[in-house]
Amino acid sequence: MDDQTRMMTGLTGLGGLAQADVGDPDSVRKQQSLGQPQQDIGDILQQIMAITDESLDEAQARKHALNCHRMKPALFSVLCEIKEKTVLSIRGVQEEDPPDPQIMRLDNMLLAEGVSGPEKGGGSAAAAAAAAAAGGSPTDSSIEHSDYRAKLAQIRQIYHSELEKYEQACSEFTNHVMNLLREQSRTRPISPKEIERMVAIIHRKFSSIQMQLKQSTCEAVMILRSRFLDARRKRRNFNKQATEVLNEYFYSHLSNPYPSEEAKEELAKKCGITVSQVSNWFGNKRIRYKKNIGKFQEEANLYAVKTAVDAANVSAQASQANSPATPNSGSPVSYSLPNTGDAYLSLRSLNGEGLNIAPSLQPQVDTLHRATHLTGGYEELSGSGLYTPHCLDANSWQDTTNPHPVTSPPGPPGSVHSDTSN
DNA sequence: AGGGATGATTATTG
DNA sequence: CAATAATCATCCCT
Repeated sequence: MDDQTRMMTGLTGLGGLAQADVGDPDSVRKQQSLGQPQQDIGDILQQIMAITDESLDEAQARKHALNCHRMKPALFSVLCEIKEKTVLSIRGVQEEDPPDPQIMRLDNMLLAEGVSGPEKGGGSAAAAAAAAAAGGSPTDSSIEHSDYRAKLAQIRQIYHSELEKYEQACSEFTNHVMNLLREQSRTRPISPKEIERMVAIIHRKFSSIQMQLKQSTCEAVMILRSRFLDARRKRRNFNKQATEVLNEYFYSHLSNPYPSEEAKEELAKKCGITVSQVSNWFGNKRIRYKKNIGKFQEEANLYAVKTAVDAANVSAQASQANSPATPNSGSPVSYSLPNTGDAYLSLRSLNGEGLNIAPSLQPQVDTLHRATHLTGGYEELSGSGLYTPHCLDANSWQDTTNPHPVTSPPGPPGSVHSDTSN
């Protein structure tokens, strides 16, 4: 307020400033209602303010007129003086905000995904890393990879062209504003610092637009990733031979279908899948078998017959070779269990029975039992709720409290141990 | 097209 | 950390 009155009084010497080039009919009216000197100053300021409302040509003409006015330097110096004070007070308000953590996160992600990084290597490296993270084997997905990379490159291209557009627009706009300010600095005092601040404001605005771009790019990449790199989405069934091998192992180890790490590795090798896929398979198989044993009986019988024959052959060969510890020498279906991992589990499962079987013979035992059940009146009782040895097997895997409420009869669960009782 | 089969993931548990 | 149970997403047969 002080400044304003000081300005007004300071400018009282500028009387007659207005009348030179203002043919405004308003000025006549105002002249009557206001004091003379104040009216003149008010008028000239009003003219300056009104420039924005005028057409371009009018405004240019007016600006030129004002610039050439004889009292202009005086007005300018007063404005400078006022500015000096206000700028000082404003300076503290504007503080440099630290780099936005949000935008840093987005930047990091885009870099990691290969969208904003160096051209080629980044993209494929990110894709490979993503595939590795997804747990898939890196060799089997080259087709998906190329597809993924193509889409990623598309996103990348859009991102870069948009970014460039924004940058160009930003610099254009900045230039424009700077020119404007420079132009205006002839009429009013504008310090370089002010220009700087204005530029910073513009950049902030544009960087917020950029952040939106980055955000949506990140979202697009995430969608792309989930679309292409979620293993569930490109699930392939295992081939028949692999399923066969796995099922044979499963049903011949039905009393304890938990392959050791070594066994898993061997199965994986034999099936051309990864160890974790073997683990998945056994996990799924166990749970699904246990959930609906009836449904799997046919399959169980099938594999029982199949492996029983093999087992018999193997046993015969083994006894022929006088070496029971190596039963799998000539068998087309071999479950070589070279060390004690599975043996321990097998024995553990047999502990209650006091049966003492050579660990490596456990598969054959299981299989033969299966075959025995098959021939010994294994009716088609799918879902009939009849008591089967499979149930017991399932129950004995883990002491679950309520394994399968639908098919399980109310009878005592531990009363029959047919898997080892004959 | 629809539904069961199936491989993979996620949450939970011991 | 491995196993289970539930669930998802896709395959594949009818």
